[in-house]
Amino acid sequence: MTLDSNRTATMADVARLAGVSVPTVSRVLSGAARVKPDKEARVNAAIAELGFRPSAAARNLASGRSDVIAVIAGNTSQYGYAEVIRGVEEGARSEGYTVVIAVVESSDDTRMDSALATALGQSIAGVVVLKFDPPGVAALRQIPSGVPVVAISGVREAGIAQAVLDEARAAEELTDYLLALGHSTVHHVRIPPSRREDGRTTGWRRALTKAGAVVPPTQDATWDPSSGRAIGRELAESTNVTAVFCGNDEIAMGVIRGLADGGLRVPHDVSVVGFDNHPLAEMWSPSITTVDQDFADLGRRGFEILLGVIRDDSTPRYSSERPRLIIRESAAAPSSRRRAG
Amino acid sequence: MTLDSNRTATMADVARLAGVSVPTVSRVLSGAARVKPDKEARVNAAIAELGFRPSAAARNLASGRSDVIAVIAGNTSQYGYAEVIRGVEEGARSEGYTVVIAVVESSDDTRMDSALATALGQSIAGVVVLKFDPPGVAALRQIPSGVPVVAISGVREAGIAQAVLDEARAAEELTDYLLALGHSTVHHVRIPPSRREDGRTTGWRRALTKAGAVVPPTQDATWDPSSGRAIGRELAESTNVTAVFCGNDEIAMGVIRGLADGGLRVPHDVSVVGFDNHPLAEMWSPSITTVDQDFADLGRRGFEILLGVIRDDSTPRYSSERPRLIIRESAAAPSSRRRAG
DNA sequence: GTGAAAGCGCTAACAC
DNA sequence: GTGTTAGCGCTTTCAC
Repeated sequence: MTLDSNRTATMADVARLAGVSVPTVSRVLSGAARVKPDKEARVNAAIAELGFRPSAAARNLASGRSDVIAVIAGNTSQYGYAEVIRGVEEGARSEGYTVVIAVVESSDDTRMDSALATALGQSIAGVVVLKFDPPGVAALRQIPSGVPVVAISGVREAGIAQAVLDEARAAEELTDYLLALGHSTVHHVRIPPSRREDGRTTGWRRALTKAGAVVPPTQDATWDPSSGRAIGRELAESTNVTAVFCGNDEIAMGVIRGLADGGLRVPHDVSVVGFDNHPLAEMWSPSITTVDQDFADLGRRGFEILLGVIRDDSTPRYSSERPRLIIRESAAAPSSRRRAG
Repeated sequence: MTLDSNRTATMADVARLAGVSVPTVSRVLSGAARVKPDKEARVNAAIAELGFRPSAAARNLASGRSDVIAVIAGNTSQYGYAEVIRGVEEGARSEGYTVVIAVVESSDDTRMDSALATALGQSIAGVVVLKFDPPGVAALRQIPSGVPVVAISGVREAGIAQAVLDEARAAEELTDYLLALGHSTVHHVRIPPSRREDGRTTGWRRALTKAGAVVPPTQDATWDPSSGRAIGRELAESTNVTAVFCGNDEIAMGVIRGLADGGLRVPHDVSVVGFDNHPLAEMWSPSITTVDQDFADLGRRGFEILLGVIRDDSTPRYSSERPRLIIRESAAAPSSRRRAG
């Protein structure tokens, strides 16, 4: 027996039906103060009968608080991004927060991306920025001060709360491994962004420099694995390539396919390694040597940190995890074939 | 020269600085009514100076409208889901809407999922439900009536606005193709959900029945490709399997790997086909015969339809697209080896 | 065109 | 414990 069944019930309707005042209903809902059991029961009954759901807008406006957090990302469907977002969402959900996603495209520091602006208008409790690419970096700069924010990325940076995966360290280890196998140097296929150097590239360069190996020019792939295939074909032409470190596993798969197109076998003729430990990396033939990145956990840690910032408690504002090397079949000692080529 | 730099500027601050009334500022922002050019300029200047951003909460409360749409999904990081979400987000963004994501886990029809409840509390303009699995189906049933909603799925259903990809039709075509190659029947590895029959399974069964072929029992995989690998190993044991239709490409990759573990080559010994045209399907060796599903476009169409429902205009409330067959290397005519097995 | 006044649905003091 | 009184920051009549 709802009243005006077209309108959704308000707290005043509930109060009337339960024979109490509006604040009492609010108290029952929030648990902020104790309410006599019988009233509480009547209120709950009224809520159920009317199908009442509180208006988040009104709540935010009155309290100044919000249970929405925004995730700002330059990308949502790539494996790593999707997993990070999933981790943030899981953390948020378990604490009763809702997640809004804003996909930013512009790398322009001076003009705020419209998606960002819209999302930021939503009375938000805090922001998680996926700072893996230029749009993410630009977005981070544009978050108004005063808004709780945490950055998630692969490289540490001062002055901001963040959860990171130490990609440089892992990339260095991976390159070291290839060098230890006997390769005289390692080629590198980068994933976007191409603007600044990412942790993966930095670690690769560091390992080569440390070993006194030549640092070959890098190649840039897009997110599309077929760009890796094209690069693989090119790589197959040059006779001095014996080991290739790809910015992620999907590109590695493309590169391996491109190498195969050029008649080269992995790891017999060329070793290829990836990054991320994509679920398919193990299914590939040959299975791909890579580095395991727990992206979902990264997202979860990012949310925890954000929660600390929001609550202003003493939770640490920084969390770093080192990805671990996963040795599989796609890398081996160099064969003589290539050196003879 | 902001006032209280700790507080974010309100419309009243802007009005004061510009020497106009609050409603005038509102008019400038919304364009709802014409404002004298000089006042408009002063208002815009004040907005810029104060860095004013309107409060969405207050706007919603006062107007009853909202520029947030909710996407309800049982999953966010699987390729297909992630792409659909990306499509919805793109459509939403281009129309100035923000997207909130609610991940539902429960398949219980009687109790509303808490994530759903939180998201629905957000004064939402409409809801897009990804109805590909039991949690999605359950969520759809729990959306309060009166809320604009569109379902996105692989199977048509009456009485609701929806965007679909005709998966049954495509699966039938794919199975027909395998049969035409000379296979006496086709085995099927299903993706979740296992509860009800999905379009892919329906189409497969239809094709077999139509051809008078035996309908072998199905096997159930999880979203993890390694579950496909385990099934592939089992399949390698039985000598009467010559063709396998997998619920998606990732499972197909796992199955191919499992078959290889069992010493069987694809397509020489067994033909394997997938579904979705995952970006890696083409990179795989052998490249995978599959069906192309334009998920991002599906998401975009879903949003368009939702927009029509929200605006209550005459946009069609249903949109269907048929995925198209992509013939590659992983399926071929059966060899004598297996039949002799 | 523009301002004054009212009110969206809630929470936050404050009395009692 | 519980009700009363004020707003939160906007949009919306409605006069002028």
